[in-house]
Amino acid sequence: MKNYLDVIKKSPLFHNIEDFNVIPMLGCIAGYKKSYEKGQIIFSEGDLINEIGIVLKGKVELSKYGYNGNKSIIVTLEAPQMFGESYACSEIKKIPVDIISIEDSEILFVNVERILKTCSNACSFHNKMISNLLTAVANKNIVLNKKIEITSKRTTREKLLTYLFLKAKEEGKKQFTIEYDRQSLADYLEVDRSGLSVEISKLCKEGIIDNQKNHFILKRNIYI
Amino acid sequence: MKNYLDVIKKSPLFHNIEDFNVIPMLGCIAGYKKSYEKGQIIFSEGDLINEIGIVLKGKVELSKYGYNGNKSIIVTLEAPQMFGESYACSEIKKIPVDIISIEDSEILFVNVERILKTCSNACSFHNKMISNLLTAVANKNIVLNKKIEITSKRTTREKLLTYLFLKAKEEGKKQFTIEYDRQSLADYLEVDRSGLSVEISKLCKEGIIDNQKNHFILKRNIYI
DNA sequence: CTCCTTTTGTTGAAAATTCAACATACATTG
DNA sequence: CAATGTATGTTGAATTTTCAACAAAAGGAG
Repeated sequence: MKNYLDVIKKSPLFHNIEDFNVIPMLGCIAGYKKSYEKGQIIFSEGDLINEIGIVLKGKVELSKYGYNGNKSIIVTLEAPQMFGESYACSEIKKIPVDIISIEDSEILFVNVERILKTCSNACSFHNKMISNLLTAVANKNIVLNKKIEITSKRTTREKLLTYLFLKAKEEGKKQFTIEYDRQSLADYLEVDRSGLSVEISKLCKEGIIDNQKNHFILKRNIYI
Repeated sequence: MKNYLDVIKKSPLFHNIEDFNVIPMLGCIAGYKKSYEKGQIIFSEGDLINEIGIVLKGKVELSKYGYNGNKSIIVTLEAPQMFGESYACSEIKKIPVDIISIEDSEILFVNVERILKTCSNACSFHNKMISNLLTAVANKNIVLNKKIEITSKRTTREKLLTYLFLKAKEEGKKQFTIEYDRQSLADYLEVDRSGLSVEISKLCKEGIIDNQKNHFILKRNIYI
């Protein structure tokens, strides 16, 4: 079985851990690999998890059933992304989603308690991994906070302007290119695509923004 | 100056740390107290923070200005709640909010790097605090995820049903009391209060739920 | 360049939300 | 228990979103 060291090194959990420390580290935290066939269930909704999964090969899908029994796909992950960290680290270890391998996949599992318990040999990279884990969870936190700030606005126009305003602030300029096409932006803002197009046109006509495809310019009435 | 040990002990960061360890712990992580008068600014938007603030006395307000220059209050915190942890722990240390003392307050600051760097005397409670911090950030993550799952639905009815469905699942029963009054629930769901009342009435008439004030019963068509 | 596909913009009708105003129920207190 | 204030329910009008269908533009392949 391939050891996937190259992939593991790219995972946020192993960020800034020197190559030659990765193998000892894995031993130290008792990480283990597991293979899943296409369609195989990795975790079912309601499972209690103490382990973080890192996708080494293949693809996994997080999905969930709503009150009406409809399944919705939340996200698809590939190497070297990880899943389960929020739940494994929280007090509520019950995961609220199904996690399914949608391709033949290899997953690396690492136990959170083993990460947190500094090992007997007090390895320096152990502390680095704890800090990486905390950073990863905190980063996600910020992403979610931002999304809530934007989508909690009531109209398409307000959502869009809030999004553009925050983007401009991040970039530090009133002119920037976004990473979404129209449909993805509509999905992110939780609005209708055609309604979004209408709103962008309006803002352009009103002279508040300029827009060419993914490139936006904030012209006035926006306080950065 | 009061030492506020009783408050500190209640903070999530000091959860399960024995009383007699709190003082040594504070020394170990170089925690320090600071007083703020009513109206005084604790952090301004854009400040880089490396410290978590724990409210020991008084009240602090997190607020922010939108694209239109309007100020909106995000949350008010009192003892023993903490703030800044997501930013102090993340890669983006710039806080996006103003944090203001709205009463005469006392704040305990602890440096995240000092928490993460296991101290020379390798105190056992140090590890506990790291784990507490991680748990706190991960818990918030779950709260935010849930809120997004609910508010990303497009109609008041879907938001409400998703909320009730998740609540029922958490409680493990189809009958439960919620912690919100109508206005707070509307705020949480990001919908209009009167529209929410209309929807609750409809669902009752349709025989899908029963409701008396804060008490809800899911009757059918809800898959838990 | 042309054909074909994908993305984006536009339109109008239907559905849903918001808003303001008022009615009713509930709770508190003097 | 009357009076007052707060919370909740109801209504209709105005605004906004969604939805479906189509038009226009952009991009790629041959």
